[in-house]
Amino acid sequence: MKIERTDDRGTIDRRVARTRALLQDALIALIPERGYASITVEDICQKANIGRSTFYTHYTGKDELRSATLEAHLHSLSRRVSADEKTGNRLFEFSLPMFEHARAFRSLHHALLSSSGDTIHDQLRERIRRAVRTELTPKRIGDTGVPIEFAVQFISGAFLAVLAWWIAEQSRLSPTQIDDFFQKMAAQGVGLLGISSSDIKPARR
Amino acid sequence: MKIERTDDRGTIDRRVARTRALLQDALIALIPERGYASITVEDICQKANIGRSTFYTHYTGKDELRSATLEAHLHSLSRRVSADEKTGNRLFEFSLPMFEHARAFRSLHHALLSSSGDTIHDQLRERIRRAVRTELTPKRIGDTGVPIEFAVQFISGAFLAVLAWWIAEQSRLSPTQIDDFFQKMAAQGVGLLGISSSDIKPARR
DNA sequence: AGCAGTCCCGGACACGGTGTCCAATATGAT
DNA sequence: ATCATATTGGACACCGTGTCCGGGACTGCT
Repeated sequence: MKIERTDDRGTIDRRVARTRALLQDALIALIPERGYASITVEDICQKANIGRSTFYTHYTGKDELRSATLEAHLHSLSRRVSADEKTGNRLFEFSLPMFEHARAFRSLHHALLSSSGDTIHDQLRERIRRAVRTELTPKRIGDTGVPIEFAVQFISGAFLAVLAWWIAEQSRLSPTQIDDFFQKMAAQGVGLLGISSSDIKPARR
Repeated sequence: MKIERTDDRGTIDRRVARTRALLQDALIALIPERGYASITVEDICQKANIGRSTFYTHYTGKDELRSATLEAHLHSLSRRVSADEKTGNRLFEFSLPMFEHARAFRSLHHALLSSSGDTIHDQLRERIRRAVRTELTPKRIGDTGVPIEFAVQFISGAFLAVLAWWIAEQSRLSPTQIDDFFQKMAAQGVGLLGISSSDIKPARR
């Protein structure tokens, strides 16, 4: 099923690595230009100077290339996160490294987040959800009746939206600033903004 | 550009209305079965018992049909929201009507939210963002430095994620319950869950 | 340097979906 | 009943996909 193309010792042929890198770069470069949907395999190959038949020996199609690209960078990111000390005394530790990575690979994130194709968003979203869930689960829940999964969806949805916005808007704020805002708002909600709780009234009926 | 097909007095031919309704229903019915991406115009027409050439007299393609479907229901929803009293003393008034509508038209929302094609999510998201923005803008902002637009992205992202999750998960909770959770968490963040603020520490470095 | 194994190329092919056109027919509006 | 307009199905060219193959180029190993 999966194309690995490694030899007995797990090393990868230089040509293979070169080809894949070229294809991934070409896709990332193309997405901002024309939008993911309208890009064809032909386009990618032309940009990458790769034969179309070669493309299909590596990927089954456009979607798999996109997915593999995301996966590759997510992997390098997770190495980066676990390299940092996991203190465990701070909420949402994935946040800052993610923002930093997003800034470092801005064009990549911009390309992937803006083009919300069927699978790609789910792929990223599931990763984020997992991270949030593991951070939230061990915490004690009060008597509010809010299900854990609700909170997980709430926080991860907010995170992704903020990330996409920050990346799209030229990222004028620094990663630490964005992280700071996110942490505070995740912890305190709009109450943080100084909106008095008297604004919050029970719904009609 | 836009196909209107209304007569001088603005009335719509019954045949047109019938055809469009059939096509929209067919699409909604088809999405859960096979996923939006793999559906062809031919499929839709077959399900709707409509000639393929007729399809193209109404819509330029699959995407426009999907977009028009969303727009139509969003329109009926907004009529519903404005019918309710706009008290203005409650945050995020769009929330409850939206949850109620989502439950009433569950299959529709499920179909549209799950298949996050390129444009559809943006379309819905922009609507939500607008609603949040108008509610947040007039409020006073404290000295936290959090930009309004950040808060808008945060809240609308959280809302959409929660909505999609709730719809996908059989909607076991009632609209009022979900709305209640959303309102509380939007107002107070995870602090609501009884997570002590001592868990929130400044980031390393 | 030489060899074997692997990869890349490019051209060809069948296939399926798209979007457009038209003349014939059916159906709603008045 | 008559007219205007919608629908129909079939035909058409076009484009992107996915697959195959033989010739040539490159890599890794000795």
